[in-house]
Amino acid sequence: MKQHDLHIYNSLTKTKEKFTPIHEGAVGMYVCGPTVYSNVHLGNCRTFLSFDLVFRYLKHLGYKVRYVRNITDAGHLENDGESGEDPILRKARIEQLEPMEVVQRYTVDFHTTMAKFNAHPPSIEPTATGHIIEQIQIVEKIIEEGFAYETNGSVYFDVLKFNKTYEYGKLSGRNLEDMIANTRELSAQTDKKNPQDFALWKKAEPQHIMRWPSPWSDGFPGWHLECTAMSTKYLGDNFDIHGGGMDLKFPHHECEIAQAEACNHISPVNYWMHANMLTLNGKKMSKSTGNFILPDDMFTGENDILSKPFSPTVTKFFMYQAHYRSILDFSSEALEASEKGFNRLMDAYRMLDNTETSEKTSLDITSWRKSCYDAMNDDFNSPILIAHLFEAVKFINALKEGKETISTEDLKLLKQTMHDFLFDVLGLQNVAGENSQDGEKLTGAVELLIELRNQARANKDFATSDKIRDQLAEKGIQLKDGKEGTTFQLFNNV
RNA sequence: GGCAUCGUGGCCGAGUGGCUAGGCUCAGCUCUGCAAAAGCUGCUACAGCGGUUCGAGUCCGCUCGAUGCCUCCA
Repeated sequence: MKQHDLHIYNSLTKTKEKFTPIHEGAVGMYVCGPTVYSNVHLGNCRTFLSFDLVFRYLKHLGYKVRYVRNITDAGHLENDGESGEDPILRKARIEQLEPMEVVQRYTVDFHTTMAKFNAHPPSIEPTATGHIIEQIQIVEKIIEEGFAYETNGSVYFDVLKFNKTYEYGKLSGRNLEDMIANTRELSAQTDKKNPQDFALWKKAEPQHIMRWPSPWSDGFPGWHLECTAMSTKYLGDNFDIHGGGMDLKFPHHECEIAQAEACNHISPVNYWMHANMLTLNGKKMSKSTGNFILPDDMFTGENDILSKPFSPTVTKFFMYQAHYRSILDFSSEALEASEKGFNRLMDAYRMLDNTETSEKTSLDITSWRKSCYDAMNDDFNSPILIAHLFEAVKFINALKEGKETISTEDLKLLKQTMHDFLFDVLGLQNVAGENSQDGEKLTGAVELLIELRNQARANKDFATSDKIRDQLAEKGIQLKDGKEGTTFQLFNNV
C-alpha cells in the first residue's frame, strides 16, 4: 500500500472526505451500468471512463478493489405508473428480435467500445435477469419490515411510511413535503397509495414478454431493485463506494438507499460519487432526444459534428482534462486542442529514452512527483494531474536543448512516474503502433524515402525533395525535420 | 413551480481568501533551401450589483443567464 491521503467528494454529505475503506487495504465499489437497448453513446462512456479512472487509481495505490458494474438487461417502463413501454421490448418489437437478442447485441457493443477506450473490465458484471431470485427476496424482506404493500399483483415501496423512521431524499436534497406539494400528475395513479411510492415488483401485462413468476404475480422487478440486490450480494450490506451518472441521483439512487435501509437498517454506501454530464450543443447527450454522438462515428469521422476523426485515447484524454464532477461540453475545437496537447505529451515521453544524463538534476523530481499524487488524491483531479505532466514536458524539452540537467537516478524516477500516470492511472495508449509487422515494413519504406529526399536536398534538387515530402503528406505521412535528422508521423485516422 | 449545480482571458478548462494553473489559438523569435514539425517568449480573466474582510474569482445576499433532476436516461 502506497502512502496516500486520498479525499473523495461524497455526494451524500456534499463535502470532500478522507477516504477510509471499511476493510483496510480493500475497496468495494459499485457503479450503475448501462441499459442495453441501444448503442452506448459518448455521454454514457464518460461516466464509465470517470469510474475507470477511480478504479485504476485505487489499484495503483495498492488497494485490492472489487469493482461491480451491472448490466441492466430487464428494461424498466418509461414511467412508474400504469402506462409506458419497456425500451428493450420496444426495440425487440421494432427489430423483430427476441428481447435477449437485443440485450446480447448491445452488451457486446458496450464491451467492445469500452475495450477501445482501454477501460478495465469490472471484477464482476452481474445482470438484472440473472438476479431475479435475489430481487424477489428483497421485496419479501421489505414487505416483512412493513415498508411495502401489494396492490393487484404489483408491489410498491411505501415512501411516506419509510420517511417516518428514515429520511427519504437525503441524497438529492429533497424533502417529501415539498415533493407532495409539487406533485404534477398527468394520469390517475390507481395502484399506488401515493405518487411518491415506487414499484418493487410489477405485474406483467399479457403482451409483456420478459416475465418471471413471483409470490405476487407473473411480472418483473422494479427498476431500482436490481442495484440493491446485486450491490449488497457482492459487496455486503454496507460498502465503500457507489458511483453513477448525475442523472441517476434522483430517483434511482435515492430509492436504492431507501430499499437497502428498509431491509438492512443501515445506510448502504459510505461514499456516493456522481459523474457529471457530457453535453453537446450545451445540452445533455441523451438517447431519447437524439442529441448524442456514438463512439464509432467519432473514431471513423462519419458524423456531422466533428471536422475530423478522433481516436479513443484522444477522446479519453479530452474527457480527463475536465474534472469528473464538472459538466463538459463536447466540440470539434475542444477535441482538436486536446489532440495537439496529447501528441506533445506523448512525444516528450518517447524522448525520455534518449535523454542524456548529468551529475545533477535541475528540477526537484521527487516534489514534482508528489504534486502529481496530490492532484489525484484531491478527489481524482485529473486536469491538475495533466497540468503537472505538461510541466514535465516543458522540462524534458529543455533537457533536449541542454538548458536543464538530470541525473541517471532522477531520469529513471521521472520516466517511471510518467509511465505510471500516463498508462496505468489515466490508461492512455501510445498510438504509434511500431510493433506490428506492417508497421516495420512501413517504417523501412518511409526511411528509404527520407534517405532519397535528403540526398536530393544535399544536391539542391528541391523539386524532387519537395515532391517526396508533399506526396507522402497526401498519403497521411508527415515528415518532421529535426536537428538530429528526419522522423515521420502518421496522421491519425486519415 | 420545486430541488440542485454552475457562470473564469479568443476557445476549452483547473483553482483550499493573499503568490503565474494547464492545454489550444494568436503574435514574435529560434531552427530550416522554402515550408511543416519542434522549441522558446509574450497575451492576467474571473456574469452584474451590494456586503463581510487588512485583503475575494474563492465567503454572504440580491439580480441576470445557463444546465441537470422532478418520466426512461451515464
